[in-house]
Parts: sequence; structure tokens; C-alpha cells
Amino acid sequence: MMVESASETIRSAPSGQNGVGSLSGQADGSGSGSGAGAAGTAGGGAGRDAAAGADSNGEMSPADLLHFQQQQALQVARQFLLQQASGLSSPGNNDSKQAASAVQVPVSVAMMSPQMLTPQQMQQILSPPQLQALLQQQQALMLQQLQEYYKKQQEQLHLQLLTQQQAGKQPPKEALGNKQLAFQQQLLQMQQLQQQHLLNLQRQGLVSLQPNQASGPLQTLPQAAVCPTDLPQLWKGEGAPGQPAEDSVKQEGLDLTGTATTATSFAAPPKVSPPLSHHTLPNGQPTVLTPRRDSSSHEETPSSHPLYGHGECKWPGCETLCEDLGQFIKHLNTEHALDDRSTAQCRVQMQVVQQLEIQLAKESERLQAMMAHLHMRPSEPKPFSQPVTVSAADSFPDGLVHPPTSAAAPVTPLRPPGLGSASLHSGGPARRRSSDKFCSPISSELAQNHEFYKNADVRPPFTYASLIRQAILETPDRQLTLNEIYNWFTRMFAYFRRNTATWKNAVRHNLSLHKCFVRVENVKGAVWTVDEREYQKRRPPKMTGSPTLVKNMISSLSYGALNASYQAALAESSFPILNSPGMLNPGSTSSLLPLSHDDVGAPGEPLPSNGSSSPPRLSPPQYSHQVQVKEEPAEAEEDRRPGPALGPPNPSTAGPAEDRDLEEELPGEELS
DNA sequence: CGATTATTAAACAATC
DNA sequence: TGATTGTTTAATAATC
Repeated sequence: MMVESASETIRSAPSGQNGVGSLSGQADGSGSGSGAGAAGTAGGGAGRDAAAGADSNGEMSPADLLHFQQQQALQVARQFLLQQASGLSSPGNNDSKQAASAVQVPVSVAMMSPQMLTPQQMQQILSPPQLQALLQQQQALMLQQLQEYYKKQQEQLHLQLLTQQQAGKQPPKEALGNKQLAFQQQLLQMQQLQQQHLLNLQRQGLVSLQPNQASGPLQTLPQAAVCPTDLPQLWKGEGAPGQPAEDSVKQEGLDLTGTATTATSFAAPPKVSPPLSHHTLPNGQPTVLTPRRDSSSHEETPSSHPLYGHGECKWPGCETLCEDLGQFIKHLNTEHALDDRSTAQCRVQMQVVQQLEIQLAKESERLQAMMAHLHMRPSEPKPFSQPVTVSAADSFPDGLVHPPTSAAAPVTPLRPPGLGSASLHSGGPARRRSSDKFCSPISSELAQNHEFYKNADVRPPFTYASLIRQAILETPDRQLTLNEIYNWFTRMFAYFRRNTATWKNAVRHNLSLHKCFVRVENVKGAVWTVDEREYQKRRPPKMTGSPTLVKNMISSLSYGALNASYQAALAESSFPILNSPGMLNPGSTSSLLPLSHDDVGAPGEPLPSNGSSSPPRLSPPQYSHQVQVKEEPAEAEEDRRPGPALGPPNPSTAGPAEDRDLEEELPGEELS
């Protein structure tokens, strides 16, 4: 124990190395200690890799942003729990316990002290569906509030318009026309705002929240997470355009800034004191919305009371205004003393809570079903998945954003749906090889949960080696430059959008270390390829002798065989899509899986009988198209032949087999 | 418990 | 010159 804790503390130090230290509250607890210990040597701060750290600085924005927002989502959930808990406990301690026991959500846990929970703990306590449900509710609530808010603003606008008309004594037609136009535009834009916000809420952690947090330290963030009224502020907020993220949003946000400000100015509430102070409140009065002039009081009284807010009593059905807390307490004691009426109201409140909980359960069930539906069949034409992959190059920075996909499947739970609880132990490093093993072929699992990993800051349960291999094999020509590999990582995994120095180093390390990765020189530089034989060789030793080995070998063999045909069949269809320059994505995700049956196999050496490099039989259609459309095809071609690679459908005949078989024939070997 | 593998950190050289 | 790319060594944790 001591050791662990020690290592933990130490570990935090290196995290700072990323400069981004701040946010790297580092929930991930990536290394579960491991390397940290090595920190003993740490003294000198990485001369070169520190430089890499700098680069991480650059990337921090989108990536860390994402991470951060996820945290916020958790925070929201946490608050929700807190409120539920307090809502239950405060009104009447009498029956609250029974009520609590009834719930499916571990309210009991929540009652302990949700605030103390770390995101990880939250993740553990709440199953993803539950969390999701919580978030949904929260969102629904906020939406409601938001809509009311905007409705009010619209009314105000109407009013304003009317008064202007009257006051202005029938301004000339065109003037009026203009005004109306402007007005309509405002309405329109307000609607846009609404939608925008809605979207944001839906994506919850995935997108926006841009402006402020860039500039501000994160302390401000946690609370800012949701309050709808904050939005105008955000928009106004001199929009720190720093973020590369989310073009559309940014853009829209900019548009809106102007109008937003005007709109708000109509509606009065000065930016600093939003009319409604708090989101939340499952229990009660969304009425909070009413813009209060004297926001002064509401500004949290030092020792606030859960039933007191906005200068008024929040006891159900009672909105008595109280100047200060003292007065409120007095009011509470007189008006809501322990009597029949109060207890009855308390009971009602409990029922409300119960109802909510039931609803929550239902919603979470529904969510689960939805997720099951969406994730269980990767082959299905992903409705939304056009995003990303703008072809290797620089795609990554925004990889996380746009996908409408995120809108739909967005915040996804914190655990890959496909996996059991196994893989995630909160910070647990992915080193669990268990999952990496045969039991879950990287490709299929990746395919299944690929959306998840893309958006959730969760460490994928695969080894670096298998990931690298996957990246390489996914490309048409089975070769990638180091940088492209990096990009693949960042594109495919939210997790790898942070701590770049660390994992990039690991990637390089793995490339060098494992024989299965072969570096091929190019005119333009070097690319990395996979020597499948080596790769397969690598695994068996690990589990040598184990009874499972045999089993696995067998299964893998059959799997491989099956897969071969499957792959062959798919080769023609999916590949082109994959490669096709223009469209990219839609295929990418789905095509991804058939591609590599990867890890599964690991049949010792059974497959490629040929020790030598002779191109094995296989090779049916393989890549007739090969097209390295990718852009930056340059290097690809180089390797084998300077000529325009595109043409020859059948490369095999083309060149000197030797070097090429190295990479090209790989697919074959895999298959058979 | 020892061997193996994976991860992380870090130093360093070569190259861009 | 600084950044990137590769190699290598070491410490540590997890697994078998």
C-alpha cells in the first residue's frame, strides 16, 4: 500500500511535465504507478522529450478540452446525485432512508458525499447507463429551463418591438420593415442559439464550452458546466478563438455574439448575474428561472440552506421571500415546523423523488437497449460516422468534434459498451492484457467500440503493439510513417489526445523494440510496416503450455480461415470505400473491422508455413485497387516503384517481389 | 517465485 | 538550432 500511494504521489509529478499539468488532474491514472517509480531517476527532466511535452501543449486544447468536459459531465451527475441525496435527507430524516433504499441508483452512495467522489469513482458507482440517464435528465431539465428562458426573451422582444412601434409613431414603412426584419433575425438567431445549445448539451462533453476555458484556469469551469444562462456570457466572452475545435460551433458562436448580446440586453439580466443561478433541482421548481432583479442576495450566502435560494423559500409550494438566511430560518421554523402538513409535504416530495428515480431507471434501461442496438452490430451501416478521417494528415485536431455522430452517440458512457467492466477499472491501465488477448480481437472490439474510444477518454485495452499494427494494417498499403501512426492514435482514441509525449514515446519505443515492426526506407523518409509472422510469433510464448493455448490456437485457426474468406469477400467492397479519398469515413469505421482479425489469432506459427518470404498462396483479390489515395501517397509508392502506383491493379507482378512481399504479402499470411 | 511481457521514463544519436 | 525520429536502457507492474 505504502508503495502504491507513494508511487501515486510521485506520479503526479511527471504529469506536470506536460505543462498542462493543470488539467491533467490526470484522472486517468494511466500508469497505475508503473513507470512512475522509475521517477526515482527523474531528476533531469527529459531533455528532449520535454520538447515533446511542449508539443503536447499545443494539442492540449482540443484534447484536454474533451477530457475536461467529460469531467464536467461527471460533475453534473455528481451534483445531481448530491441534490437527490440532500433532497431526500433534508426534508425529513424520518422516512428518507426507506425511500433511498428503493432506488436503483446507488443513492446510498450518493448520500455519502457525492462531492467527494472522483470521476472515476462515479464511473464505477454508476453504470454507464445510469450515468447517461442522469445526464439526460439533467439535460432535459436544463433544456426546459433554457426554453423557458428564451421564451421569455422572445416575449420581451415582442414587447420591445411593440413599444418601439408605438413610441416611434409609425416610423416610415421601411424603417418598420427593417425593424421587423431585424427582429425576425433575432428570433431566428435565438432559435439557432437554442438549437446550438441543445446540441451542446447533447454532446455534453464533446464540443463546445470553448471560449472561456481557454483563457481561464479551470477553476471556473466546473460550475460553468451547465447553467444555461451562462451561455450568453460564453458567447459574448470575447470568444477566445483559440480552439481549433468545432468550426461550426465557433463560427456560429461568432455570428451570434452580436445578436446574443443584443438579445440579452433586451432581456435585461446583466451578464454577471444570471437570472437563474443553478441548473439542477430535480426536485423542484424549475421556476427558478424567473429573472430576479435583486440577484444580490442569491449570491450564495455563505452558509446556505438547501431550501433557501434566490432569496426565497424553496419549500415545495412555498415561495416566501426572505431577506436573508436568518429570516429564512425563522420562516422555516414557523411555517414549516414539524407538523402534519409539513410531513405530508415531505412525503409528497419523497414521492416526487421516487418518481424521478423510476423514470431514471426507465430511461437508463432504454439507453441500454439503444446502446446495445447501436454497438452490437458494427457491421450495420453506421448512420452517423462520417467524421474524422480526413485522410491522415492533419485530421486529428478536430477529430473529436464535428461528428454529428457525437451528437447521437456522444457522451457515451464511460465504459465501452461492449466490454464488461473488466477493462476499465477506473484508472486502471490498459495493461490488462487479459482483454488484449485472444479473447477480444482488437479489430473486432475496436470496431465495436470504436465510437466509444473515439470520444471517451478511456484507455483502450490494447497494447501499443497491437494498436500500431492495427493502424498500419488499416491502411491500404500497410505502411505508415511515424507521424501517421500518431495521427491514427489521436484520431481513433480520445485517450491519446492527451499526454502526447508519453504515448508517443511509447509508440516509438514499441516500434523499435518489436521485431514485428519493420522500418522501410523511402526516398521521402521511412515508413513502418508490420511483419505479420513476427507479430504472430510474438504472442504464443507468452501463454505457452497453457491449456488455453491449444484451444485458442484452434479457434483462431478456424477463425482465421473463416476470416480469410470473409476478408476476401470484403476486400473488394470495403477497401475501396476505405481508401477512396473523398468520402472517407463512412466506410472507415465499419470497414475497419473486417480488416484485421488481428489479435485473435496468434496461432503460433502454424499459419505461414513458409519460413521464407515467399508469398503464400492466398492473395485472392486482395487489394486490387490498392490506390493509395490517401494523399501523401508519395511515400507509399516510392517504396516499390517510382511510377504511378495507381495503375496496376495487380502489383504482385510488378516489382521485385522481395522487398514488397515484406509488407504487401502480409495480408496473405494473416489470412491463411 | 521466476520468467515474460507491457508500459513508462529517459538518454542519446541521427536526421530533418 | 530545434524538432522529429529511432534506439536503447532501466524500472516497474501484471501475468503466467
